[in-house]
Amino acid sequence: MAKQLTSRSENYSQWYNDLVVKADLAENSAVRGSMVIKPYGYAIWEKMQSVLDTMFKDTGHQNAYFPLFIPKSFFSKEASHVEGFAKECAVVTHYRLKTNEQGEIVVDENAKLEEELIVRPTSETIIWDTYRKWIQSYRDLPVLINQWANVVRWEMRTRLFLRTAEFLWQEGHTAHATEAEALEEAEKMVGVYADFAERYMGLPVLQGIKSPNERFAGAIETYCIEALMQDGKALQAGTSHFLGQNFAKAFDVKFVTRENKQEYVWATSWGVSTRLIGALIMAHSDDNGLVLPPKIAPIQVVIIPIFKNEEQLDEITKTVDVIIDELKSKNITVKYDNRDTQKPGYKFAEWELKGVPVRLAIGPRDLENGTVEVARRDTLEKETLQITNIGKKIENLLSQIQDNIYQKALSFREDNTFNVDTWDEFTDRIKKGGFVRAHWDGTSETEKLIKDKTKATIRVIPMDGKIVAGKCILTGEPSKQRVVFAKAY
RNA sequence: CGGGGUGUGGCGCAGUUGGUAGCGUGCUUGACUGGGGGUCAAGAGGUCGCAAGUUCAAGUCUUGUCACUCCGACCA
Repeated sequence: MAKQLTSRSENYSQWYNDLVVKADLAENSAVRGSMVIKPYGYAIWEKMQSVLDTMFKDTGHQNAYFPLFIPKSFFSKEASHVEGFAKECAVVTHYRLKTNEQGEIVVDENAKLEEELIVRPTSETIIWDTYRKWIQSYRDLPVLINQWANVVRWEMRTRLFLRTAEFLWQEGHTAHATEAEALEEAEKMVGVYADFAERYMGLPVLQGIKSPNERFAGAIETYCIEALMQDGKALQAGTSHFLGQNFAKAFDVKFVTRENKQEYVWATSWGVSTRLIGALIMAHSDDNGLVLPPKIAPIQVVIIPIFKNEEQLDEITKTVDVIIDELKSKNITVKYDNRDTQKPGYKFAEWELKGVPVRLAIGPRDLENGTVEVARRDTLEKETLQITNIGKKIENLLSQIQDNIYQKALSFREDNTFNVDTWDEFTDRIKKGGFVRAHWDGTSETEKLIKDKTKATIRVIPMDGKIVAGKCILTGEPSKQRVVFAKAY
């Protein structure tokens, strides 16, 4: 029919775009590269936000807010940071418009800013400029702050959720007295991200560090979580940076130690963005639409009444009200879709497309039998259950679904992770997609060369597991351990 | 920045050698229908991206211009 999605096998990226639009998550806006996040898509983001926000607060962080605009001069203070972001900055040069002789609205040239303002692509600079005022003594440390914000990176090619010119994210910025403490913080937060991805999003991730080529502009070490999408490409889902004293030195943020010595402050920053929604879609969804893990789904259960007239609907609603109360008492979010403007078949398809984990259908037949039809989105299986004790049954089902979604993604990743030891094997494997674990001599030149030849990059250098030495697949030079290569989004 | 493509009802598209704009879907109303995207009927909705030009006549031809989009280099 008209609402049919493009299938994944037919055209994966078309499938993704169709899905985002048809599931009512987002659409392109009048502004190039910037999307409108629609209510249903935004509800998913709010769900993620609320879980993450709690996790941040549980690890001792507080929220604050810093300006959207950053004076241009701030950027030039940290050399590698400017270099990394200079090519994608939106710049504000004027502060006023006027009407010209032709009656057109134009920029008022007399309203030129003394110093241009950069629309933040990330907030390290403005935040560290502020931290200078906040930090004098070791007693002021650590500073553990997070901000929920929008940022702008003027990307050349954009895709809904995966890469947009403006996106929503959170950025944590912390200041510490010692290197060890900052390192611990950076590692802790990538752990929080991994935990969130796996336990809530049902998304298995590899955890580790980035190679120097892939490191954040201005960081000493970048920790990341990396996920595998259904088309065999990797997606960076979150990063946490150990910034050393780079920003403290650039912005002159010093503190006095217990021993009354002046020292530079140690820093971290970490973030995840609305890109996570892209990850969620590409990891779990199918040709029928979105598949949402219950813990992230804005609506966990949808109830669809089957009725011919208003009397019948009223009868059904009496039973449904009881079910709703029972579900709500177990903190299950439920939607009763009693619209009489759409037919049941339409609703089934619509909620399936939107990935609601569990659907209950209840009609006259069920009223007679004291039953309800229960359909799960992940497997598309249906069964008819007695209404008795339905809350408990649904609660169990939701947790089964959460688990199943994760296990499915995990076995997909395992089936698509390969150890290779020769160059031929490597190039062949990379073409087919998946995570390819191979030895690398540790040099940027080799990594660059591999990227030029195959488009694959080092996604992550794993931190866990056994470290076994070997020989670089390209140069044959000694390698300390296998690293994970893939083509990435 | 380099190379392609597209601008026509809300959305997706067609429109022949120039002759006064049509299809699908969506929308509105009504009836029948209602356990997997219903059927029938009647309607509403378009300065054909913008600006010049050629012509008796331009969605169609010419020139200019703007926007979007796809493929590469860059990227969470």
